[in-house]
Amino acid sequence: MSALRAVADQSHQQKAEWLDRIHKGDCVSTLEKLPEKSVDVIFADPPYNLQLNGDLHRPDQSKVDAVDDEWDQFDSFAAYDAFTRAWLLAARRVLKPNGTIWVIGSYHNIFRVGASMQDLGFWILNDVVWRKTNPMPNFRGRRFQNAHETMIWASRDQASKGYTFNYDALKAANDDVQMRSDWLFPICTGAERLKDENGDKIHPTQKPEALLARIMMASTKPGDVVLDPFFGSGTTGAVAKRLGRHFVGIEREQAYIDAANERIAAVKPLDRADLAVLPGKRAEPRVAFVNLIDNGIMKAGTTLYDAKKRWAAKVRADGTLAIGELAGSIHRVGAQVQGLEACNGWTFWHYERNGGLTQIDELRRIVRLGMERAGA
Amino acid sequence: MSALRAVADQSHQQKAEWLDRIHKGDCVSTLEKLPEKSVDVIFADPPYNLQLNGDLHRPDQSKVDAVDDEWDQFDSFAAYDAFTRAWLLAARRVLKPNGTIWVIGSYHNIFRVGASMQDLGFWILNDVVWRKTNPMPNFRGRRFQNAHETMIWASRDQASKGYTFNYDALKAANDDVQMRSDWLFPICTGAERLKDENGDKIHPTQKPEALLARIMMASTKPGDVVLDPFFGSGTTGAVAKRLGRHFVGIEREQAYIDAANERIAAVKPLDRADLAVLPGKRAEPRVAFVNLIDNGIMKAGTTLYDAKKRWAAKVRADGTLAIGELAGSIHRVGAQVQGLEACNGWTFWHYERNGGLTQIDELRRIVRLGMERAGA
DNA sequence: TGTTAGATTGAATCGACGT
DNA sequence: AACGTCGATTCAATCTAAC
Repeated sequence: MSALRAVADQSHQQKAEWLDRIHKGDCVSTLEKLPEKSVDVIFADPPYNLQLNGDLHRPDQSKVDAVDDEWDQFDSFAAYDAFTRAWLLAARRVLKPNGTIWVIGSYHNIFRVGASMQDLGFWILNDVVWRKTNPMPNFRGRRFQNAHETMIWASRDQASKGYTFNYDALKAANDDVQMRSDWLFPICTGAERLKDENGDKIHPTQKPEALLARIMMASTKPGDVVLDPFFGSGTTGAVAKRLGRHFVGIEREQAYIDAANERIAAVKPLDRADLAVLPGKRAEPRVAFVNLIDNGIMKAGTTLYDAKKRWAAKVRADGTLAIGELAGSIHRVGAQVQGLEACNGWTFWHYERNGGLTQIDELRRIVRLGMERAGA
Repeated sequence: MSALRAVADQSHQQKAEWLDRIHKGDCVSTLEKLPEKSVDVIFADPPYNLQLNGDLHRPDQSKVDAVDDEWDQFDSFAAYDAFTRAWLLAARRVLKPNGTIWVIGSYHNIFRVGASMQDLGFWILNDVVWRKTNPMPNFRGRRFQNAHETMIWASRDQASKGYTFNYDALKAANDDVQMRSDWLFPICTGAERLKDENGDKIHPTQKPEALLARIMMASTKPGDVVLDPFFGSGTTGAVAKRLGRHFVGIEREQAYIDAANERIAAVKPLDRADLAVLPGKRAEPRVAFVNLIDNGIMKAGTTLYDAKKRWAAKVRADGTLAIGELAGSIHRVGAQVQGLEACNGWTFWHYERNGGLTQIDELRRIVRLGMERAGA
């Protein structure tokens, strides 16, 4: 039976009462009340078990609004693992034999979740990285900016070969190359972010609709049932309704349920004809000076000059530029030698080639060509 | 002692015999022969073939059977976990208290490895994604193109705060924005890829040197010791030698050892000057405000202002600042008047000069210059 | 009404040092 | 070991207020 026939059939028959609504209650016990093997895809955004100590302040001394909610507190790794295995088992029961599950997390929890999924027999198909265009910075300068989250996509078990993967549609939407395992999306802000009457965010970790849309376009067909056992602000439901999929939400907190119901009621489903393809977003690849060294196009120890050879600076292995004691980025050093506040190092600095001088910006163009292929 | 002094010292004293060479043998038992707390950074690229071929061994050297039913699958996961815990524990013993460890893997093994690391007390600092510009395509069209691998960067334990992270150098190399957790590099191909006389690749998973260079530039200083317990084709050794770091390799197979030794012998180290790491402000010597008064650069009784002249405070002879009854350090008083918890008095307070206002931090720079000349 | 400078904010496991 | 003090630290986007 074709996907479109399935949609038509479903609309003519009695819809199950547990579909397209939010079930209030504990995740595990509510899952146990749902019929087994009834769900095509599960999207789960479980608590991350962040282990935060004191407060964190920005350089301007404002306080970071941390995720310190009661639902994210666990006594130990063992307690978190027990919680994880319980909801994964309950979720597995309601999943169709050819269904798949998506779980999103950060380095705080995703390794534990992934190991538990493997232990319970789920068969990992991909791990997919959500790269954030606008992540929160690292304020103390003690780590890399945490700029991504990880999603695990798995089938019910190794033998499940009949899962849905809309390979050709994804490829067509991705400029006719295969969809990769690293996706670029902004975090959820602006008009999409649910706010209360005071302008405060309703849910601390609302996911962007574009992320859920990509997931559903990849791994579901119109009319499929998508279950979200940690429904929160209801992104899964809103996107499912818009894309002509059924949703099932499970959520404990009434405030989230109310907000999600209101949100979903306002969603207008797309026409069936528009459900075919959803184009992906491309970003201008940003090239940093260090990428020239990474690619071997620029070597540590190379001397750079300004256009009139008034200054000479050496490239160091760490990707900085140095003139004697003066060292820093290509931009800082360019500004310093000229006594200016700012300087575009890409156009200011040159390297020797064929007896003449060439802007290093020329090398950036070469690297950018290579990065574009990767959809940087 | 500065990083450069440390390098110089090390080169003059007797180098330990276990440095800068490949130790042949099993990973765990060889690690147990190395001195404890002797290694600054570990880079580990452990095997992740759960049941694909036969080179996964239990800690007791018995072979894990290649199996595919569910029970044996769990059995092989358990064996892999035991193997993982064994080498992680042995690695932890040789790691300095402020050392860090990098482990790279794919979705087949990285979740198990990450969970084991947390269980053993390693404290995850970041997970870092290596995005491949040129990943292998997915041939069956049943999954997303697997276009990345995951690295876990962790300190020895939660209390280890003194680990090396060259934040300022990375930021300067990255066009003056902080380095993110997603890195873009090509896979190892072309001239860099080791081949045998038949043109076949010598090692199946040779890592690109640019990846290791980024890791070492981020988390080591010149002269540090970098250990690789799964040395393989020796990328870690080649990059360490080029970047003025010591390496320790452990490898079982003689063919890999031979190839790696030949490879490393051909590496030419960079000049020491090109290896300097851009220091941050934290590396600058501390200056107490009272030193300005001691040096006569600042006189008791001087009035200081914030940038907008909203507050005026008087310098007292003991190096404190006072506004009426309110008195304390330049930092405390700056924080108090703004109603904040903290404040950097050096950048907050200004003095009058030539009719305008100048940060007192300018005077600190003068004092530091004097300290440098005195060889302090 | 349009433009621009300034303020706000996002899943955060975010010191060092001397007493 | 616990505690107090010094003082270092942010990117992209949206929202608001001033001009």
